[in-house]
Amino acid sequence: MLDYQLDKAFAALADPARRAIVERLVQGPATVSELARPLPMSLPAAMLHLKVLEDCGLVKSRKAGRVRTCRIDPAMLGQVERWVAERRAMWEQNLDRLGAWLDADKPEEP
Amino acid sequence: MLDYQLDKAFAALADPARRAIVERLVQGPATVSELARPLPMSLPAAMLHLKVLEDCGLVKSRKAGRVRTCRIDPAMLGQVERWVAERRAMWEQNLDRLGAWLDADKPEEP
DNA sequence: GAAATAGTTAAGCGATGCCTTGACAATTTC
DNA sequence: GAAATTGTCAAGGCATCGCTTAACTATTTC
Repeated sequence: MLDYQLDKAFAALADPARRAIVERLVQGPATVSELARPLPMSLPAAMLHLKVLEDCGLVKSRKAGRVRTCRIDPAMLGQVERWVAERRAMWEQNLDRLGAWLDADKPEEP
Repeated sequence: MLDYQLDKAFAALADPARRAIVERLVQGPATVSELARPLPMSLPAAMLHLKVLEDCGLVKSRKAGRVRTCRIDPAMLGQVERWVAERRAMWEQNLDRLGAWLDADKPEEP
């Protein structure tokens, strides 16, 4: 995966309005107005957030008639999850090595 | 946990330089200069990134003499991981419900 | 104690982010 | 076909971000 997509995905999730949209969409698809209604801002502002989410691949949408229906694309959510999970795993592995080194009487590593 | 901390953590991870710092720190502690050296920017710029990481709680540091040593604080990494994992779980649960509804001949829900 | 090392602070600048209002387009509904 | 609904585009304003250079402090080292 391209790194700048991860940039965009993290940046997208950094905004509470956009996390609220995601929070709504994991429950199932919704229209633009449905997503915008609970947000404390104008409809065009909400659409910008939606565009950010779509640009980074977290959300897909299709227009039918005058109504645009949005849904989560779980792939990118998985990428983000994996990046964080992997780093936490690395950190724990490093902690294990440290523990082993402290337990034994100084094997190998100085 | 406070939401604005999650804002800050996601925003922190949105920058490749800051992810590079995290990537280095999950391998173990490092000094400011060690963290800054591989980055394509001045030392003050790198310190700003470090400050962002520290402000959101992803990194802790202590100064001994003239040298500041930085390390990961896994708690916040865990918070971020959990937020994403939970949302993905919700999405899958919703998908399961949809599947069940399609399989059966329309129980309960309209 | 003079010089090198490690980190910090400050000023400044261009780019980006978030939101608003107002105007407009496309589709349904009556 | 007139009116209401749903979504979009555009211009502009203000704040924040990311980086630079220059100057400065604190600690070691020789």
